[in-house]
Amino acid sequence: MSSYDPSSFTPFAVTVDVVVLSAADALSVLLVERGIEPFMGDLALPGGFVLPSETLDDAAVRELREETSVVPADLAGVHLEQLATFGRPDRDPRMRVVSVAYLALTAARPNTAGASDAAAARWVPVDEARSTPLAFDHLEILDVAVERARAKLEYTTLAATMAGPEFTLGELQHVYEVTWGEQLERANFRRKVLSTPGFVEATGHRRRGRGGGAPAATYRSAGASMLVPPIVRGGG
Amino acid sequence: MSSYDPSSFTPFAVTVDVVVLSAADALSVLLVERGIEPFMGDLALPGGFVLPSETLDDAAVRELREETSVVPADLAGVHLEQLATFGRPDRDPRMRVVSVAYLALTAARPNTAGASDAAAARWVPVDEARSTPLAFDHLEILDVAVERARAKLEYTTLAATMAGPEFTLGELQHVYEVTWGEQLERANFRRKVLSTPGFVEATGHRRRGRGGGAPAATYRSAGASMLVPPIVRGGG
DNA sequence: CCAATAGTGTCTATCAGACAGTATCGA
DNA sequence: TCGATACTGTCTGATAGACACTATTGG
Repeated sequence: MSSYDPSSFTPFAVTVDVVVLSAADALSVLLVERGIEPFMGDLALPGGFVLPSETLDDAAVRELREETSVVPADLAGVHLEQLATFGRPDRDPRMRVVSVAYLALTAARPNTAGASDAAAARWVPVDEARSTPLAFDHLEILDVAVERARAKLEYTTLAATMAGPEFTLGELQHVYEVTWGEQLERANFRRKVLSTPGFVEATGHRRRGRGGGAPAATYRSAGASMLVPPIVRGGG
Repeated sequence: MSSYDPSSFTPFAVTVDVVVLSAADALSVLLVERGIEPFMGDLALPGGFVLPSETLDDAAVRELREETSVVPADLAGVHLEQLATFGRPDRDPRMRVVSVAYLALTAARPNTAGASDAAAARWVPVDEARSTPLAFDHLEILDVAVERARAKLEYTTLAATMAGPEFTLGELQHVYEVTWGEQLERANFRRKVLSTPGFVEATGHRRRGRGGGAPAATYRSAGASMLVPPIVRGGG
């Protein structure tokens, strides 16, 4: 039984990389431009080394704060969860690096260019990001993140998080449509959302939604985090 | 932008731990007894250090082979997937260890005591394992694994993997009931399974199932891996 | 015969998809 | 008035839950 034999310890570098997704006009990911080799000049996921005394979750939060002025420092309105771990021996040409990837979902926010010492993080539509060179295996990480996000919208209320603190049902539907790349029946979507206890609650306000038309009632997240039964893709 | 600055590299140990689950009379997990400190004598998940030149998946497969004579060497009929990564700074008292946990699902197999140099891995009912001291944070890993397995039975055909190469519908239902801890309606279960394309296909044979009664037709896995629509827990 | 499982059929409530129709806004 | 969105209502097909009933084995 060789397990946990201290003499066989092999040193690794451990990093966290965060895939921050939001749904504006298009599903978008927050990327930074690498300033050093390897992959200097390429776009990359925000991330960095885990410090000796912090948890993996703490490292993800810290990297988001340091590299991302788009996300608020207290992470209010941001969902963060561990995604998967990537550790191919050759994924970093310099050394053996294992990266714990995180998925963050947040409401769309404007790009804040040149924010202090934070890297110039900016939103890039996922379709565009997938056709540009990304550093390391970040394309693979992005793909896993997008699929996880798509799946999670089905059975959780995270779409409300991505729609912001106050949203119309049209905006909430838009989050689903942009994330799934698929149109939904408006009337059925309304019925489903409004009949699911704890998904949304009315604010009592009205406001213009997306484009011209009548003002729509606004809603906010209610307490629930899971959707039973789920809202299904592929529509049937 | 501090990310990926080689000078800030902090060495970690990286391990894999594998949660092997099977559904016999009870949902059970494969555990080994630790032979060294810390936690010597306690039960632990099979696992060990990732070697310098292997992938994380390869490490998980290797540890299963080395430590587990219960699982066949070629992993035929075994489903293996990455589960989550655990990295609390104090999870190993000796050093900073990040563990990539894997989930394996397989058909129930008899314990093979004292198998060569392999550790004495043995099946322990999950309920029992959760009330015994497990090494490190392996109880937390086990809980995450069980919840993942329960969820996966809903929307994948992995129950067929856990039922073995040839099974009756009663045995397949038993896999669900033991994993979920919940009774299912037999007639509805049959209808659902048989009407899902690609889930199971008849072998043409008959055999006694669980306990006395008429011989039942046996089935094997068909091609599908996803169940749409899923078989839902909570029943109703 | 009895216990236990295998297998079939049916009724019904629920619900998602489809779609029609009205209401309300800005231009 | 027109375009666009907001909102309501209805029909229907699919399906899951509940349950009754018969069939086949071992003891």
